[in-house]
Amino acid sequence: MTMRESDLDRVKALPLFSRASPEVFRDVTGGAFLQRFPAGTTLLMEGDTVDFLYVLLDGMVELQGSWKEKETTLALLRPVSTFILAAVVLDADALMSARTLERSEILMLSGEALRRVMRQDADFSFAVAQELSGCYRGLVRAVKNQKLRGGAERLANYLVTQRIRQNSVETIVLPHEKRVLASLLGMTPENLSRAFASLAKYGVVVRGGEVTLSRPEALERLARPSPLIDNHMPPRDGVIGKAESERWSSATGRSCGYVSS
Amino acid sequence: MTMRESDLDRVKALPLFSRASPEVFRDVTGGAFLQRFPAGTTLLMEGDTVDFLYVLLDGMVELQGSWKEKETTLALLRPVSTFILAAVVLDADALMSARTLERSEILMLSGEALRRVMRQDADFSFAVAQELSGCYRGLVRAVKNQKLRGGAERLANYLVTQRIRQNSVETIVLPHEKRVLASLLGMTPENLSRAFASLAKYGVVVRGGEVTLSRPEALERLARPSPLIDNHMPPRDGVIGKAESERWSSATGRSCGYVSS
DNA sequence: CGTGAAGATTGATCCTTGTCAATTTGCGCT
DNA sequence: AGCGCAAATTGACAAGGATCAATCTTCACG
Repeated sequence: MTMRESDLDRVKALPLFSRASPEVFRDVTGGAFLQRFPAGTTLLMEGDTVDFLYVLLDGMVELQGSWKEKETTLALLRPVSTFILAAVVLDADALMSARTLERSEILMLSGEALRRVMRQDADFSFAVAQELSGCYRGLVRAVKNQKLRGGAERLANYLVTQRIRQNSVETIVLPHEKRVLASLLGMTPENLSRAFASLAKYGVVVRGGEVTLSRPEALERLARPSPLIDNHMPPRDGVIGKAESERWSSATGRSCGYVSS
Repeated sequence: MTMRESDLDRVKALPLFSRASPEVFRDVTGGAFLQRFPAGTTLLMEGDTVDFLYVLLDGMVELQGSWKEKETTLALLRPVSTFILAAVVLDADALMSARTLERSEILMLSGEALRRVMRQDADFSFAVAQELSGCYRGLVRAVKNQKLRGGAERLANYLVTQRIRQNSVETIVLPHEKRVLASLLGMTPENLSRAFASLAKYGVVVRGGEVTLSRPEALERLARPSPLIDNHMPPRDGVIGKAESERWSSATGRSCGYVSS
């Protein structure tokens, strides 16, 4: 419930708030509260009305959709990310469920306060619009990925993306269970296993949660990544400074609903 | 190039502008120009930088994405709709191509002017954010539709939605070629044919572009539509008055990127 | 250190979807 | 009316993905 100073700093560093005036920031975070949840907690069910904008400060959350006893993962979030912003802006009910995959720290901002400040402050409203635009584009990528590529191709591109985000190391670490990854990629766990096996001839070796990509060129030739589908975001804390990274950040950066962690 | 008064009225009626002050509206539409395009014109290729916000006033346009000689339809738009709003807000390049399916009238608004006004007018910025939120939610629905349902189920739900939008008549008319519908639903034309055939036992009879739905209850039992996936927007011109329809409109209404016309 | 439960893998089989080829239908045009 | 082209349909086949069952691995916990 009580909030560390450093937590507020990290929220302030979000693209959403980084350009906000101190007053705006105070008004939006005023009635906010921080909560800790164990792994596997459902924060929100699809169809629920949404009263808060959520900000993931630590841990990991999964956004999922369901229909007829089937479930699918729409996005996996890690800190620092906001989620269900669109529902908050429209004061509408949620289209996806949210649950923690690990023990998580989540900041909850009053949706009503957020909308009030938006109507008063054009810069803040603009920042929200930019954030939403980034989320929208993330989903456009997701739809293209799903409709245009087959399972093995989606996995190959996932691996290529992860490699870049993990500083192009040879052995990457899968940031979540394979079952979750399968759901994110739109396939069954069984098929994910087989897809991994089929990538063996491109130098992909799986041992537990570690995946070694010898021959990344070969993998990339198969994956054929496209900047119009895959968001090869540069590694986080390297502070890829200045305006350039700002552009990245506001266009595609740390934020709500993204496919591939 | 020259613009009728009635055209401006229709633009003004968009959720994006309906609450805008006369000055804001003048500033945004100031340098705008109206253009007529024949059917099959590519307005924008994915990857192009986007300088204008497009407003479809008449005709029909298709938004599509491509990868490796494959193409897929992401949305079909009819008047009055805006498109590529997200790219304009971020001043980024387009993630989808846009082409006319029929002879179309399109209004082009300066993206630079739009961003400038957004930074000055909180209400307008808020309206843009609402619009983007609606677009975002449309795409969430699209992803769920694609990942959770099989081909025949997607078609069944498409038909159920169309029936409602066409005032629940018994015989609906498909608003576009079947090949385009197939691409929108994420299948091949051949499979669309077979999917139609498989729905025969639920009272679906196809003759050309007309589809008769005897036994809509049976079809609906199969389709199992969900408000969290399918946007059963009420018929347009009935003027489903006042605040109620405003809610609909701002939450889900006439706007950019939507699955199913 | 074993032991149990959950996750991961593998194989066999079935269903769905894509592909290719051959017609057939529909429709604009002269 | 009839010609011609594009779209739609149909069938045969192949590929991709789902499902079920059995086995193996991993890892937390007693």
